[in-house]
Amino acid sequence: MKRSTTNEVRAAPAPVAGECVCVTLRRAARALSQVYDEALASSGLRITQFSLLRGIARLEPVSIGDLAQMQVLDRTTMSRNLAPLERAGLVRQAPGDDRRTSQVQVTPAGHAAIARALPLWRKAQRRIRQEFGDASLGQLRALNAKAEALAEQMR
Amino acid sequence: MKRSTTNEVRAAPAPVAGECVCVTLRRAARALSQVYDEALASSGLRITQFSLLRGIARLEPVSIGDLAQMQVLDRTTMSRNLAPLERAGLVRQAPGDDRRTSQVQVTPAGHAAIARALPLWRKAQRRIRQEFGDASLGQLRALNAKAEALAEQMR
DNA sequence: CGCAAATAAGAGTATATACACGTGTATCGT
DNA sequence: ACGATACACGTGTATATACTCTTATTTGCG
Repeated sequence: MKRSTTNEVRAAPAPVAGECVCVTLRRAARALSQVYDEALASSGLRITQFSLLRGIARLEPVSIGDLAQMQVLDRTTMSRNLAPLERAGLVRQAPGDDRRTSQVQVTPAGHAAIARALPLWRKAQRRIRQEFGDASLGQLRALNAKAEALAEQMR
Repeated sequence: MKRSTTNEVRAAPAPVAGECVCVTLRRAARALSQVYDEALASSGLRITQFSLLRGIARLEPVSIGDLAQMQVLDRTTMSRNLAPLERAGLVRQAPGDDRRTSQVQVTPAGHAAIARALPLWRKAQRRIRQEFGDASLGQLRALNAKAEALAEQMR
């Protein structure tokens, strides 16, 4: 509903053949993130935060490293991504038995936030699934798997 | 070749049915960006910078707003993305006739950087095209178009 | 002409992402 | 038991992204 800081937004450019696959993928991710963020706006969560919160709820108590694995994210990125959730009181960290680790848990407020956001997410997800279609989503999953496999080869 | 700050990286998790489309798309974008970044590493450019630099070369002299349009990026994001290129001496800004605008140009060093990076990009692009296949890439473009259309509806 | 509305951009703030480096803790081999 | 190694995490730095607010300019209207 807002967007683009005062200046007007015009129509998207015509698709250029031979475009960089990576750039197209990044653009799509940006656009779709805005759609989901907008859908979740009234919950106070972004799609990244919502999915992270849900992931924690599924595994809690869970270490930061394991969370990073779950999301295929760098460990340090996961640390940073936890910070806003923690500041908002939605998650909590406590030292684990292995005192190198930090066990992350969802607080009651965090569970409430999930409950508040879930129907909003479901609605957006339903809409996107219909809009894109199962074939397209299947291709997306396959593409994601291949991209992750290629990225992993480098590590 | 590096990656994940000391801690080990394990295998990717099993695909979960009913996964968030947006999260999958973001993951794929992260992974593929790493593949392209790695391919371009010796050029000193990241894929984002390379594609921006090429875009400027195609349109120069060009305003920041027009560049933002081209990449379907927020205007302020484009301003920030120009900063590293400018600091590296690859692009230059000069006031336009309309003195509200800033006309961006590629410097000789910038053109040299493009020339250096182009074969690396082509190689990565070829590889990805083969790996993913034309059908998958067609679906990706269609998905991108739909996502952008949905995002635009909100603006 | 003069001023209000529109436009282009910068600065401030915040999140998302990753790499290099450093620190504390566990483990394992001898 | 001890020391080398592996491991989990935090911090510093940098890029990518977007929103809000502010400023400088242009344009359009009366």
